[in-house]
Amino acid sequence: MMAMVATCCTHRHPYQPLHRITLAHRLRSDVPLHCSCPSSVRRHHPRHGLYPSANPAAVAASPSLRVYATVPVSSALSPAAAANNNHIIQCLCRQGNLRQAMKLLSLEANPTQRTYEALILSCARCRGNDASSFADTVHQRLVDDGYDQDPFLSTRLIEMYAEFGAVGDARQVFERTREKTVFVWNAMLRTLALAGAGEEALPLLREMVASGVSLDSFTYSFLLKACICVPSHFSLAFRRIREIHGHVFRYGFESQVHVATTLVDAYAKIGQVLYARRVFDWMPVKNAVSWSAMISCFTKNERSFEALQLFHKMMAEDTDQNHKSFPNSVTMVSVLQACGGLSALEQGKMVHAYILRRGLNSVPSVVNALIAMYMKCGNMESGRQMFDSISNQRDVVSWNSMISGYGIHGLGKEAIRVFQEMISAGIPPSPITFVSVLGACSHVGLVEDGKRLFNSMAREHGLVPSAEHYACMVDLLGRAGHLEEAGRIIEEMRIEPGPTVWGSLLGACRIHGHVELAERASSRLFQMEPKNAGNFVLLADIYAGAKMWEEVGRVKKLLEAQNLQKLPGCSWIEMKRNVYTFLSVDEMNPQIEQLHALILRLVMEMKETGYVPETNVVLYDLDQEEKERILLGHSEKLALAFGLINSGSGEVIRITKNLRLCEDCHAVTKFISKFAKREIFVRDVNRFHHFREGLCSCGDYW
DNA sequence: CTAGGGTTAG
Repeated sequence: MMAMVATCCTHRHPYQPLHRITLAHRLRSDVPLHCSCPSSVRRHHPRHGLYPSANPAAVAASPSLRVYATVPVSSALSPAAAANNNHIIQCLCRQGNLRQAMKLLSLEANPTQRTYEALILSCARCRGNDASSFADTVHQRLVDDGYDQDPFLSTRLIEMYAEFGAVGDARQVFERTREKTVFVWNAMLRTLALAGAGEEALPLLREMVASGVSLDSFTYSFLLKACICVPSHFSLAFRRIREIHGHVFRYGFESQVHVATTLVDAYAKIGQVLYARRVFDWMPVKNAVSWSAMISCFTKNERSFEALQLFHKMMAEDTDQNHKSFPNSVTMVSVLQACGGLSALEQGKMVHAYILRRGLNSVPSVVNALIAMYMKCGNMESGRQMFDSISNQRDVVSWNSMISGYGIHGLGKEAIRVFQEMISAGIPPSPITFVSVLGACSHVGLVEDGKRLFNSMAREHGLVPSAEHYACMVDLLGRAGHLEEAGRIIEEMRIEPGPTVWGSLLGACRIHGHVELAERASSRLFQMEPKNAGNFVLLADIYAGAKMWEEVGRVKKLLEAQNLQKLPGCSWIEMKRNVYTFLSVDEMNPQIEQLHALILRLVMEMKETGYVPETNVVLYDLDQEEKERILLGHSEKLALAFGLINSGSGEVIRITKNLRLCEDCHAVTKFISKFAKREIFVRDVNRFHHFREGLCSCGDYW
């Protein structure tokens, strides 16, 4: 017997009952819209109802809604058809034919609540310039017809204005609605969260409580969203989230999956990993979304290792009783990010295999994440292969991933070529495209190309350069030694140079040992980011390079006075499908003596060929021997020694580091690549270093 | 009638 599959009579795909379609589905143009077949078909064609899709003849013979919807407006106006006008307007709206629907509305005497709902939804979905004028017309007409006190339609209107980002209009509707149901309140809160007006959410909540409406789980979700949409004040957001968390707990909403997941995400977004973890661990019921939220919390907070650990735990839970915890495409995107973050190619390949097994390999976001993962793991061939395999469905993210991927490998010309190919393919570049391509130029000193691309932003692509783009230019020029020109760019900027811009300049000063300019840049940076230890360390680094030890001490006192800590150096290496972590000066490591011995032996050999340790990168005013000892403890050297000991002689070694690779480690790794005949990939925060036969792919320019 | 996680850069 053929399976009975209910299909939509208009579109002939399996339908979703109307009440299951969320607003998000309705508003997203890429999601096929399902017409409300069960209700409308039953109502208007009682004899037909649902039919099995297995019978094509029946499908073809059956009247479809499209027949109604394409009735020309003039004939729809005949008295016989007039009764159907409401239905026709609704159909036109569902088909996105708002213009026709509006025409009919002007002639229809009695639009119903359902008709207004359809019109509002259609306006919200419409992306054209007409949308807001249509919206105003609908709104006005609705008021004239006395529907403005209908809380259901008020909710819809508020949601529509939220979609336009028109908080004021939403607020007006909200204020004028006398009977404020919990839906009305929630819609208003959601609007504030969406518009980034989180500040107004708490006062609104107080009003809501005062009005006597009882809060529901949706209220808490929107409230939490509102708290994290004000990015500048993490500590304030933290206090607020904890306060809301307290309420959630007190009123027993913590056990609700949606609320708890939003809490996890809220803590994640402000960097409070421990709090997120605590909520997650206490969740009585977890599903794929909660797991994904926690995994992405780890990746987003530079704790990819824990993200992978959690993913493995998630798969272990993936049993018959727990089928709701199946990893899905969103999970995979975060997991792939984690693999990329650690340059864990073997892990990445395993995840890729899992993706194929689960049939998630055709989801665009997953493919894009795969491209980025392979590029970040140093496997450009596989990245390119993935990119080529979607030649018909590349979006701006796919292109950006390739461009930045080539960039971090130091293949600037290749990155520019891909960029041009993208333009020829008619894909409009995004601001991120330019950050990527300018970054690619910067890595290899393609100054002229970079300037040309920067100028083309506004001229050819209608994009206004942001502070990030200026920072790219300052980096490009500064690195290449054009410090004065970099400084001029900052002076001539039309927008306020943010910390990224000054940071780039400071970085350039470090490379070229420009103390005076560094002092200027850092004083601006200290004002803007008083708590960013990295800036202080960079300045101290520059002083150390100039052997100005008193100044080094002064900067370090500044750090200590504020109780700020230098971000500890940390390296990862993947060996036999395991990821190992090394910290700088890693006394706890069980193999530490063996590792030190190996490094020491290699360094001795190197000294015979003329190597001199780069002790200037050590920020302590110690004697030479002590400095050299500190250099030996750098995390990347430990990881490298571990890799040499624990792998076969021909194997490629891949290491990732959380900071910039230091000069000494760079020199040592070059030597080892030749001496031990090893190919060694090291990815630092900025880019790849591919060591082979005593040379590095960066050409010592990094 | 409403809700939760994700893709590129720095």
